[in-house]
Amino acid sequence: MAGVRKFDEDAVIDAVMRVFWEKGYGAAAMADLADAAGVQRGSLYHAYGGKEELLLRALDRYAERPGGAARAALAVPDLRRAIEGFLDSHLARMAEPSNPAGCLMCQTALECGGRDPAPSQRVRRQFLRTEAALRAALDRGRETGQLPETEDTGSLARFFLGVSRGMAVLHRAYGDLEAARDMARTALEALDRLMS
Amino acid sequence: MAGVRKFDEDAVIDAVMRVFWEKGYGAAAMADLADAAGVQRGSLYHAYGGKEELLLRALDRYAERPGGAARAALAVPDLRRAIEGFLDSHLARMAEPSNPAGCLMCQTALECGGRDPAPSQRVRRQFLRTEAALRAALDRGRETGQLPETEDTGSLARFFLGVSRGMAVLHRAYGDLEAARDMARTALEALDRLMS
DNA sequence: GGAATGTTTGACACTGATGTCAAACATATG
DNA sequence: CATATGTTTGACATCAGTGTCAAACATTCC
Repeated sequence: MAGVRKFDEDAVIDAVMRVFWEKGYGAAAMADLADAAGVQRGSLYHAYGGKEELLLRALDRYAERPGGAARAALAVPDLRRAIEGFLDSHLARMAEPSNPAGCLMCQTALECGGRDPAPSQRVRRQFLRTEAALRAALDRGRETGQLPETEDTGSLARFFLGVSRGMAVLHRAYGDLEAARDMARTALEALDRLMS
Repeated sequence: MAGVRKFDEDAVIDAVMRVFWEKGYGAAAMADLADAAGVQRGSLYHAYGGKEELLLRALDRYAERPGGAARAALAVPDLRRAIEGFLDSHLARMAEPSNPAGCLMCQTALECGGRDPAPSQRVRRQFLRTEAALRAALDRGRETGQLPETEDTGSLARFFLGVSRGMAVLHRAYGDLEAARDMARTALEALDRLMS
């Protein structure tokens, strides 16, 4: 292999992800992405083909790096702690000052709506993955007697997924964490009442 | 007054609102707005000045017409019915096939993030207004003994606001109402446990 | 060292959107 | 009817963003 790529692909995708996260898909120009990545615009086209492919990679990356923490938290055996960790990981991401406000997945979900099929599908897949992780945790909790047999873990999983999404909206809309924190706390109290 | 406006301002703002709702602020071109409104592009500039002003009017309109139903539901004295009506009014809006998916306020909140101050502020104000209506209903419920004295109605109000926002995200992301319905149902069950 | 391979670079053409304007137009009022 | 007032219309200049390309370049392998 001669003519080897100069830039660090990981760093490029990371920078690109942050720009999409900050400005949104449409408002992020290729020039912005290239600037943030410290790379020539043409190089991005050459290496990735275009903006959509970059978004897809950014989404995958987002699902790994901030997203992985949320799924990891759900692996804890204690159900109450698992859900708390899940919500806290979202709060922690939002509290990190170097991160843009909100959530790349939510923003992409709303912006690309039904229009751009590929990003929409990627986001949907990711939501379903989180839903499944939540449900697995809830199922485990039900099996171990932490949750009554009668509870519908599918509904509950969607509920907590939705709560995390609502938190992201409130964070971006209000610019602070107050409301998101309140929301997480209230949702956890609801879980407590459900478990006891 | 001579040289009187030919078009129905109400119908224009309504059409414009739907385009913003469907495509988002950035992706909606003035040509799209003019087409949908059945008006010349120049007329829109002449009458409203530009795209941002049109968005602000669309947001105000949205706050009135789909938004009014939610606030009206909260006026019901029975707390459980009030919250149920609130969430149902969101579900009804999403179920209406002639409406775009999701929620214009949420989409604008995320897209305009911290960048465009005027639309952001308008959305924030509207969120606060809904929060206040929720809180008023909860306070009334607490005064009439439907809710324990110990409950923090401010947190609960933010919680239900966030739930309605999460529902909108799930609706737009999944393209159907299943998850949003589950979320509403679960949130109501949580309220039931809180009230009893 | 020299060829081969793939990357970087800057320039280019093109498209789509914005915002402005003067002229044409319609209507209410005197 | 004439005038004043404000609206509609289509054309225009301008700008920003996209995507492409050929030439220059760097590196590996023979």
